[in-house]
Amino acid sequence: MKQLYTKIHQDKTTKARLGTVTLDHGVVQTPAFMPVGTNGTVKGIYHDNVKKIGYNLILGNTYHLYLRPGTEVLDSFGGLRNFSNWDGNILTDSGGFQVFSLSGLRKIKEGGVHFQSHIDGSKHVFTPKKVIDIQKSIGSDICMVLDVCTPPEIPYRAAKEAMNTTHAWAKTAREYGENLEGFKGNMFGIVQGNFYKDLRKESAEYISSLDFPGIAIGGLSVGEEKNQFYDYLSYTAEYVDDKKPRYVMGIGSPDYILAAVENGIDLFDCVLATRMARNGAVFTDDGVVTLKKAIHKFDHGPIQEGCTCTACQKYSRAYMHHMVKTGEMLGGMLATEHNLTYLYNFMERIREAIKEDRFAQFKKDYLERFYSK
RNA sequence: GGGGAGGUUCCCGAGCGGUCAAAGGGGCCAGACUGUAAAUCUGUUGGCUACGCCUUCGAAGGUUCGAAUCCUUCUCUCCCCA
Repeated sequence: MKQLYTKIHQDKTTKARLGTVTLDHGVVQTPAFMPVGTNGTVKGIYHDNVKKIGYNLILGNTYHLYLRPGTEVLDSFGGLRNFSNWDGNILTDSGGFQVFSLSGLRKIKEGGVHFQSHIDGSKHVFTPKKVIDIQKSIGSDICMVLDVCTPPEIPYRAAKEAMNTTHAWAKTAREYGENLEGFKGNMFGIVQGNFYKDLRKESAEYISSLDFPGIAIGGLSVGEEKNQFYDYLSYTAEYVDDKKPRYVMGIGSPDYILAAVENGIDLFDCVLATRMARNGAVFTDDGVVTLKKAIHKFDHGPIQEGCTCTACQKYSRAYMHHMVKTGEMLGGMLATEHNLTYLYNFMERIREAIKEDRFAQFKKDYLERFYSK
């Protein structure tokens, strides 16, 4: 098995680390944020522009792409990269998150998850092996193992059962992928364990023992309190193999990203930036700005001074306000480009800070300003 | 000039004697959004010395225990005919 992760520099005062993840379609500088493109498109922005910003690893989703357009279409195009005209790397989530988000439409059985399609109600079974097959059709560079993502405040027994199922499926998928002909994806295992420390530790150790090319921490940022997130993030990260790329699934606000980086996490993805953008909210160094507010009506300035995105280069806050208020598509598109540009630059600043051993100070200064208003 | 329809809280628009500060939609304002069933969702939207009171349904009078709802006059808008 080839080593995906190369460490370039270890921050002196925190666990933050600078490195690269080498994949078939380009090298990813880490820590890195990955935009989410569930349906084969990062919503509201051209793939070309995602690439132009600097991203070369984005997400797709197994559950959604399996339902539409389906593996036959993907196979006929030779994978999602051709189909969607994206030449960078793709990581696909397994459908494990849909176990959580579509909990009313599925049943977990021993062999896999029985989903009722949210589109037409038709029934589909996702097994750990089938999910790998689908991701093979998608042509993912990083494939996630099918897991059982659970919400906070479930009983210990339920949490343990979900974890055990996740573990069994991880083992099955690992062995299956190892022998699957023509399978080039790098498979990542996912740590679960809900909000129980002994389970988290057990899960991190078990998943690490399966020797996946990379390891993800799942089941966080599912509605728990901030402090609980921080607590379980740092606790879990302790037990995850540090020779591999480490990925915390589903986080994307600057404070969560900083916390993840501080704990030695290399990758994270999130819909927050793109979704907030479509809802008219944008990231700035001074916090989140809600563009629909009337205070921007006459504001000739850019969203963020110095930002290189189209919105900041060519338009005023007043115009963005107008786009959002009138519900014009362009508003969401420009805001999406802004948020993704902002996060990309944010990650560059983080990497720079790690390189110069001043990550802790950077985090402190950044958050102080971000939450000052 | 003759005939008809109508003026409702920021806008459109329901209500046609009490359960109406008045449905619904829009707008406005506020909040949420974290491995995307989300370019979505939620809340608020007359005033106050607030579990009660005051003002409000074109205007002024009137009927009634009680009116946005009924009657009279006035006024304005729209449509048709001359």
